[in-house]
Amino acid sequence: MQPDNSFVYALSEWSKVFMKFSVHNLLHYSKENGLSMSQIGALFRVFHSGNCAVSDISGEVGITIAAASQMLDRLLQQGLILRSEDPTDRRMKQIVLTEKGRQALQEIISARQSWFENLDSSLSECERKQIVDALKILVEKANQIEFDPA
Amino acid sequence: MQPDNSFVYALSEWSKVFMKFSVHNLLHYSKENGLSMSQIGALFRVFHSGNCAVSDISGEVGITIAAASQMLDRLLQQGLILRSEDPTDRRMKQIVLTEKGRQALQEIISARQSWFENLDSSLSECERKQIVDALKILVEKANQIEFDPA
DNA sequence: TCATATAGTTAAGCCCGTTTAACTAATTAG
DNA sequence: CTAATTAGTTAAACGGGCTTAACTATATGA
Repeated sequence: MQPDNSFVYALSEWSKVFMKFSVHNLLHYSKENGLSMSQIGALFRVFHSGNCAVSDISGEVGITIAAASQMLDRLLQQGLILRSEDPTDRRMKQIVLTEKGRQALQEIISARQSWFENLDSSLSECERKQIVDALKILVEKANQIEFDPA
Repeated sequence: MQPDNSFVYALSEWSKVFMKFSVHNLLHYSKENGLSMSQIGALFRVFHSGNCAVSDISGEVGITIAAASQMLDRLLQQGLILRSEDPTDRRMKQIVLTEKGRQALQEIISARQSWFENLDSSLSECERKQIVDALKILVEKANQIEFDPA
Protein backbone atom coordinates (compact mmCIF):
# COMPACT_ATOMS: atom_id res chain seq x y z
CA MET A 1 0.00 0.00 0.00
CA GLN A 2 2.75 2.38 0.87
CA PRO A 3 4.70 2.30 -2.40
CA ASP A 4 2.79 3.92 -5.23
CA ASN A 5 0.26 5.95 -3.31
CA SER A 6 2.04 7.48 -0.42
CA PHE A 7 -0.51 10.26 -0.12
CA VAL A 8 -3.46 7.96 0.49
CA TYR A 9 -1.33 5.91 2.81
CA ALA A 10 -0.22 8.91 4.83
CA LEU A 11 -3.77 10.16 5.10
CA SER A 12 -4.98 6.72 6.21
CA GLU A 13 -2.38 6.56 8.91
CA TRP A 14 -3.39 9.97 10.16
CA SER A 15 -7.04 8.96 10.06
CA LYS A 16 -6.31 5.95 12.18
CA VAL A 17 -4.81 8.05 14.91
CA PHE A 18 -7.33 10.85 14.58
CA MET A 19 -10.36 8.62 14.57
CA LYS A 20 -9.42 6.94 17.77
CA PHE A 21 -9.88 10.27 19.47
CA SER A 22 -12.91 11.21 17.47
CA VAL A 23 -14.82 8.08 18.31
CA HIS A 24 -13.92 8.37 21.97
CA ASN A 25 -14.92 12.01 22.10
CA LEU A 26 -18.11 11.49 20.14
CA LEU A 27 -19.26 8.70 22.42
CA HIS A 28 -18.61 10.72 25.55
CA TYR A 29 -20.16 13.86 24.16
CA SER A 30 -23.15 11.85 23.08
CA LYS A 31 -23.71 10.46 26.56
CA GLU A 32 -23.01 13.64 28.47
CA ASN A 33 -25.27 15.80 26.35
CA GLY A 34 -28.01 13.30 25.64
CA LEU A 35 -27.56 13.50 21.89
CA SER A 36 -27.67 10.33 19.83
CA MET A 37 -25.07 9.74 17.17
CA SER A 38 -27.77 10.27 14.57
CA GLN A 39 -28.52 13.65 16.05
CA ILE A 40 -24.86 14.56 15.94
CA GLY A 41 -24.74 13.45 12.33
CA ALA A 42 -27.75 15.64 11.59
CA LEU A 43 -26.10 18.65 13.19
CA PHE A 44 -23.00 18.12 11.08
CA ARG A 45 -25.09 17.87 7.96
CA VAL A 46 -27.03 21.04 8.62
CA PHE A 47 -23.83 22.82 9.58
CA HIS A 48 -22.13 21.97 6.33
CA SER A 49 -25.08 22.23 3.97
CA GLY A 50 -26.50 25.33 5.56
CA ASN A 51 -30.13 24.75 4.89
CA CYS A 52 -31.52 21.35 4.20
CA ALA A 53 -34.62 19.20 4.01
CA VAL A 54 -35.74 16.36 6.22
CA SER A 55 -34.97 13.85 3.49
CA ASP A 56 -31.40 15.14 3.21
CA ILE A 57 -30.84 14.38 6.83
CA SER A 58 -32.48 11.00 6.63
CA GLY A 59 -30.07 10.12 3.81
CA GLU A 60 -27.07 11.53 5.59
CA VAL A 61 -27.69 9.55 8.73
CA GLY A 62 -29.08 6.41 7.13
CA ILE A 63 -32.53 6.27 8.74
CA THR A 64 -36.05 6.55 7.37
CA ILE A 65 -37.68 9.90 6.79
CA ALA A 66 -40.11 9.10 9.57
CA ALA A 67 -37.29 8.53 12.01
CA ALA A 68 -35.56 11.70 10.87
CA SER A 69 -38.72 13.68 11.40
CA GLN A 70 -39.00 12.46 14.98
CA MET A 71 -35.34 12.99 15.63
CA LEU A 72 -35.67 16.60 14.47
CA ASP A 73 -38.54 17.03 16.93
CA ARG A 74 -36.09 16.32 19.72
CA LEU A 75 -33.44 18.65 18.32
CA LEU A 76 -36.13 21.30 18.06
CA GLN A 77 -37.19 20.76 21.67
CA GLN A 78 -33.59 21.20 22.72
CA GLY A 79 -33.39 24.42 20.77
CA LEU A 80 -30.59 23.26 18.50
CA ILE A 81 -32.38 23.71 15.17
CA LEU A 82 -35.22 25.61 13.53
CA ARG A 83 -37.72 24.00 11.18
CA SER A 84 -39.69 26.10 8.73
CA GLU A 85 -41.57 25.67 5.48
CA ASP A 86 -39.75 26.07 2.23
CA PRO A 87 -41.63 28.94 0.58
CA THR A 88 -40.87 27.68 -2.92
CA ASP A 89 -42.32 24.23 -2.23
CA ARG A 90 -44.42 24.14 0.85
CA ARG A 91 -44.24 20.37 1.15
CA MET A 92 -40.64 20.71 2.19
CA LYS A 93 -39.09 21.95 5.39
CA GLN A 94 -35.96 24.00 5.83
CA ILE A 95 -33.76 22.95 8.70
CA VAL A 96 -31.20 25.39 10.03
CA LEU A 97 -29.01 25.54 13.13
CA THR A 98 -29.77 27.92 15.95
CA GLU A 99 -26.92 29.70 17.66
CA LYS A 100 -27.13 27.08 20.40
CA GLY A 101 -26.89 24.36 17.78
CA ARG A 102 -23.83 25.96 16.25
CA GLN A 103 -22.22 26.14 19.66
CA ALA A 104 -22.99 22.50 20.36
CA LEU A 105 -21.29 21.54 17.15
CA GLN A 106 -18.32 23.72 17.86
CA GLU A 107 -18.00 21.98 21.19
CA ILE A 108 -17.90 18.61 19.48
CA ILE A 109 -15.26 19.80 17.06
CA SER A 110 -13.07 21.47 19.64
CA ALA A 111 -13.23 18.55 22.04
CA ARG A 112 -9.84 17.69 20.58
CA GLN A 113 -8.48 21.09 21.57
CA SER A 114 -6.19 19.94 24.34
CA TRP A 115 -4.87 17.15 22.20
CA PHE A 116 -4.15 19.69 19.48
CA GLU A 117 -2.34 21.89 21.94
CA ASN A 118 -0.17 19.01 23.07
CA LEU A 119 0.66 18.24 19.50
CA ASP A 120 1.42 21.87 18.89
CA SER A 121 3.89 22.10 21.72
CA SER A 122 5.76 19.04 20.54
CA LEU A 123 6.63 20.70 17.22
CA SER A 124 9.51 22.83 16.13
CA GLU A 125 8.72 26.21 14.57
CA CYS A 126 9.69 24.86 11.19
CA GLU A 127 7.51 21.76 11.46
CA ARG A 128 4.61 23.84 12.68
CA LYS A 129 4.70 26.11 9.67
CA GLN A 130 5.04 23.17 7.32
CA ILE A 131 2.01 21.44 8.81
CA VAL A 132 -0.15 24.55 8.91
CA ASP A 133 0.53 25.14 5.22
CA ALA A 134 -0.22 21.55 4.36
CA LEU A 135 -3.49 21.54 6.30
CA LYS A 136 -4.60 24.74 4.62
CA ILE A 137 -4.19 23.12 1.23
CA LEU A 138 -6.08 20.03 2.37
CA VAL A 139 -9.00 22.04 3.70
CA GLU A 140 -9.15 24.15 0.57
CA LYS A 141 -9.12 21.15 -1.75
CA ALA A 142 -11.60 19.23 0.34
CA ASN A 143 -14.02 22.11 0.20
CA GLN A 144 -13.72 22.24 -3.56
CA ILE A 145 -14.48 18.59 -4.10
CA GLU A 146 -18.10 17.72 -4.46
CA PHE A 147 -18.32 14.19 -3.11
CA ASP A 148 -20.91 11.58 -3.95
CA PRO A 149 -23.11 11.29 -0.87
CA ALA A 150 -23.47 7.53 -1.33
CA MET B 1 -8.83 32.33 17.25
CA GLN B 2 -6.84 32.47 14.10
CA PRO B 3 -4.17 34.94 15.19
CA ASP B 4 -1.77 33.55 17.74
CA ASN B 5 -2.37 29.86 17.40
CA SER B 6 -2.52 29.13 13.74
CA PHE B 7 -1.61 25.50 14.25
CA VAL B 8 -4.56 24.70 16.47
CA TYR B 9 -6.80 26.71 14.19
CA ALA B 10 -5.62 24.91 11.08
CA LEU B 11 -6.06 21.54 12.73
CA SER B 12 -9.56 22.51 13.90
CA GLU B 13 -10.56 23.52 10.40
CA TRP B 14 -9.29 20.27 9.01
CA SER B 15 -11.10 18.36 11.76
CA LYS B 16 -14.32 20.07 10.83
CA VAL B 17 -14.10 18.89 7.27
CA PHE B 18 -12.78 15.47 8.16
CA MET B 19 -15.36 14.79 10.83
CA LYS B 20 -18.25 15.47 8.55
CA PHE B 21 -17.16 12.45 6.54
CA SER B 22 -16.23 10.42 9.56
CA VAL B 23 -19.57 10.78 11.23
CA HIS B 24 -21.40 9.99 8.02
CA ASN B 25 -19.25 6.96 7.35
CA LEU B 26 -19.40 5.71 10.91
CA LEU B 27 -23.18 5.89 10.99
CA HIS B 28 -23.54 4.04 7.72
CA TYR B 29 -20.94 1.43 8.61
CA SER B 30 -22.64 0.95 11.93
CA LYS B 31 -26.01 0.25 10.32
CA GLU B 32 -24.74 -1.89 7.47
CA ASN B 33 -22.62 -4.12 9.66
CA GLY B 34 -24.80 -4.25 12.72
CA LEU B 35 -22.15 -2.79 15.01
CA SER B 36 -23.14 -0.17 17.57
CA MET B 37 -21.02 2.92 18.00
CA SER B 38 -19.91 1.55 21.35
CA GLN B 39 -18.70 -1.60 19.67
CA ILE B 40 -16.78 0.43 17.12
CA GLY B 41 -15.27 2.43 19.96
CA ALA B 42 -14.25 -0.79 21.65
CA LEU B 43 -12.57 -2.08 18.50
CA PHE B 44 -10.59 1.15 18.20
CA ARG B 45 -9.49 0.89 21.79
CA VAL B 46 -8.33 -2.68 21.51
CA PHE B 47 -6.63 -1.91 18.22
CA HIS B 48 -4.61 0.92 19.70
CA SER B 49 -3.93 -0.51 23.14
CA GLY B 50 -3.21 -3.99 21.93
CA ASN B 51 -4.40 -5.92 24.88
CA CYS B 52 -6.83 -4.52 27.36
CA ALA B 53 -9.25 -5.26 30.16
CA VAL B 54 -13.02 -5.01 30.26
CA SER B 55 -12.83 -1.96 32.50
CA ASP B 56 -10.56 -0.19 30.00
CA ILE B 57 -13.19 -0.56 27.35
CA SER B 58 -15.99 0.49 29.65
CA GLY B 59 -14.06 3.70 30.36
CA GLU B 60 -13.19 4.27 26.73
CA VAL B 61 -16.77 4.20 25.51
CA GLY B 62 -18.42 5.57 28.63
CA ILE B 63 -20.67 2.71 29.73
CA THR B 64 -20.78 0.56 32.86
CA ILE B 65 -18.58 -2.49 33.19
CA ALA B 66 -21.69 -4.65 33.04
CA ALA B 67 -22.68 -3.16 29.72
CA ALA B 68 -19.16 -3.54 28.41
CA SER B 69 -19.12 -7.18 29.40
CA GLN B 70 -22.31 -7.83 27.46
CA MET B 71 -21.13 -5.82 24.50
CA LEU B 72 -17.97 -7.91 24.35
CA ASP B 73 -20.15 -11.04 24.30
CA ARG B 74 -21.59 -9.84 21.03
CA LEU B 75 -18.20 -8.96 19.55
CA LEU B 76 -17.05 -12.42 20.59
CA GLN B 77 -20.04 -14.06 18.88
CA GLN B 78 -19.22 -12.15 15.73
CA GLY B 79 -15.65 -13.38 15.90
CA LEU B 80 -14.13 -9.91 16.12
CA ILE B 81 -12.31 -10.31 19.44
CA LEU B 82 -10.89 -12.94 21.78
CA ARG B 83 -11.36 -12.89 25.54
CA SER B 84 -8.98 -14.74 27.83
CA GLU B 85 -7.86 -14.68 31.43
CA ASP B 86 -4.94 -12.52 32.42
CA PRO B 87 -2.47 -15.07 33.83
CA THR B 88 -0.94 -12.54 36.21
CA ASP B 89 -4.29 -11.62 37.78
CA ARG B 90 -6.96 -14.10 36.99
CA ARG B 91 -9.78 -11.75 37.89
CA MET B 92 -9.01 -9.78 34.77
CA LYS B 93 -9.63 -10.59 31.14
CA GLN B 94 -7.42 -9.82 28.18
CA ILE B 95 -9.24 -8.61 25.11
CA VAL B 96 -7.51 -8.81 21.74
CA LEU B 97 -8.65 -8.42 18.14
CA THR B 98 -8.98 -11.40 15.84
CA GLU B 99 -7.87 -11.10 12.25
CA LYS B 100 -11.50 -10.54 11.33
CA GLY B 101 -11.71 -7.77 13.90
CA ARG B 102 -8.62 -6.14 12.51
CA GLN B 103 -10.12 -6.26 9.05
CA ALA B 104 -13.38 -4.75 10.25
CA LEU B 105 -11.48 -1.87 11.73
CA GLN B 106 -9.42 -1.40 8.61
CA GLU B 107 -12.66 -1.22 6.67
CA ILE B 108 -13.93 1.55 8.92
CA ILE B 109 -10.71 3.46 8.52
CA SER B 110 -10.46 3.07 4.79
CA ALA B 111 -14.09 3.97 4.19
CA ARG B 112 -12.68 7.37 3.30
CA GLN B 113 -10.50 5.83 0.63
CA SER B 114 -12.33 7.23 -2.38
CA TRP B 115 -12.44 10.63 -0.81
CA PHE B 116 -8.71 10.43 -0.20
CA GLU B 117 -8.16 9.47 -3.80
CA ASN B 118 -10.18 12.42 -5.01
CA LEU B 119 -8.16 14.70 -2.80
CA ASP B 120 -4.99 13.10 -4.08
CA SER B 121 -5.82 13.74 -7.70
CA SER B 122 -6.58 17.38 -7.05
CA LEU B 123 -3.04 18.04 -5.85
CA SER B 124 0.09 19.03 -7.65
CA GLU B 125 3.16 16.87 -7.19
CA CYS B 126 4.69 19.52 -5.00
CA GLU B 127 1.65 19.91 -2.78
CA ARG B 128 1.37 16.15 -2.46
CA LYS B 129 4.90 15.79 -1.18
CA GLN B 130 4.46 18.68 1.21
CA ILE B 131 1.32 17.17 2.71
CA VAL B 132 2.72 13.66 2.98
CA ASP B 133 5.69 14.98 4.89
CA ALA B 134 3.47 17.03 7.18
CA LEU B 135 1.18 14.10 7.92
CA LYS B 136 4.10 11.86 8.73
CA ILE B 137 5.25 14.30 11.34
CA LEU B 138 1.76 14.59 12.80
CA VAL B 139 1.34 10.83 13.07
CA GLU B 140 4.75 10.41 14.61
CA LYS B 141 4.15 13.11 17.22
CA ALA B 142 0.66 11.92 17.98
CA ASN B 143 1.96 8.44 18.67
CA GLN B 144 4.55 9.82 21.04
CA ILE B 145 2.12 11.79 23.12
CA GLU B 146 0.52 9.98 25.97
CA PHE B 147 -2.86 11.61 26.28
CA ASP B 148 -5.06 11.75 29.34
CA PRO B 149 -8.00 9.44 28.64
CA ALA B 150 -10.40 11.72 30.52
C1' DT C 1 -60.47 18.77 -12.57
C1' DC C 2 -59.06 14.42 -11.09
C1' DA C 3 -55.28 11.25 -10.32
C1' DT C 4 -50.76 10.53 -9.01
C1' DA C 5 -46.51 11.61 -6.88
C1' DT C 6 -43.81 13.77 -3.35
C1' DA C 7 -42.54 15.65 1.50
C1' DG C 8 -43.32 15.17 5.84
C1' DT C 9 -45.98 13.86 10.27
C1' DT C 10 -48.01 10.70 13.57
C1' DA C 11 -48.76 6.47 16.10
C1' DA C 12 -47.91 1.62 17.29
C1' DG C 13 -44.76 -1.70 18.15
C1' DC C 14 -40.19 -3.76 18.33
C1' DC C 15 -35.42 -4.34 19.40
C1' DC C 16 -31.12 -3.15 21.14
C1' DG C 17 -28.23 -1.09 24.44
C1' DT C 18 -28.12 0.51 28.77
C1' DT C 19 -28.49 0.54 34.00
C1' DT C 20 -29.12 -1.54 38.41
C1' DA C 21 -28.53 -5.20 41.47
C1' DA C 22 -27.13 -9.60 42.87
C1' DC C 23 -23.74 -12.81 42.15
C1' DT C 24 -18.97 -15.56 41.46
C1' DA C 25 -14.24 -15.79 41.73
C1' DA C 26 -9.61 -14.06 42.65
C1' DT C 27 -6.65 -11.06 45.21
C1' DT C 28 -5.04 -8.35 49.12
C1' DA C 29 -4.87 -6.87 53.99
C1' DG C 30 -5.07 -7.71 58.83
C1' DC D 1 -7.62 -17.79 58.07
C1' DT D 2 -10.96 -14.42 57.56
C1' DA D 3 -12.68 -10.06 55.88
C1' DA D 4 -12.68 -6.73 52.53
C1' DT D 5 -11.71 -5.36 47.86
C1' DT D 6 -11.50 -5.81 42.93
C1' DA D 7 -12.81 -7.70 38.15
C1' DG D 8 -16.08 -9.42 35.73
C1' DT D 9 -20.64 -11.97 34.69
C1' DT D 10 -25.60 -12.56 34.65
C1' DA D 11 -30.46 -11.39 34.79
C1' DA D 12 -34.33 -8.21 34.96
C1' DA D 13 -36.22 -4.11 33.58
C1' DC D 14 -36.31 0.30 31.30
C1' DG D 15 -35.98 3.58 27.59
C1' DG D 16 -34.76 5.40 23.25
C1' DG D 17 -34.39 5.00 18.49
C1' DC D 18 -35.91 2.69 14.57
C1' DT D 19 -39.34 0.74 11.21
C1' DT D 20 -43.78 0.13 9.28
C1' DA D 21 -48.12 1.83 8.09
C1' DA D 22 -51.61 5.13 7.76
C1' DC D 23 -52.35 9.83 7.22
C1' DT D 24 -52.20 15.11 5.70
C1' DA D 25 -50.99 18.45 2.56
C1' DT D 26 -48.77 20.33 -1.41
C1' DA D 27 -47.39 19.91 -6.16
C1' DT D 28 -47.49 18.01 -10.83
C1' DG D 29 -49.50 16.10 -15.02
C1' DA D 30 -53.07 14.31 -18.04
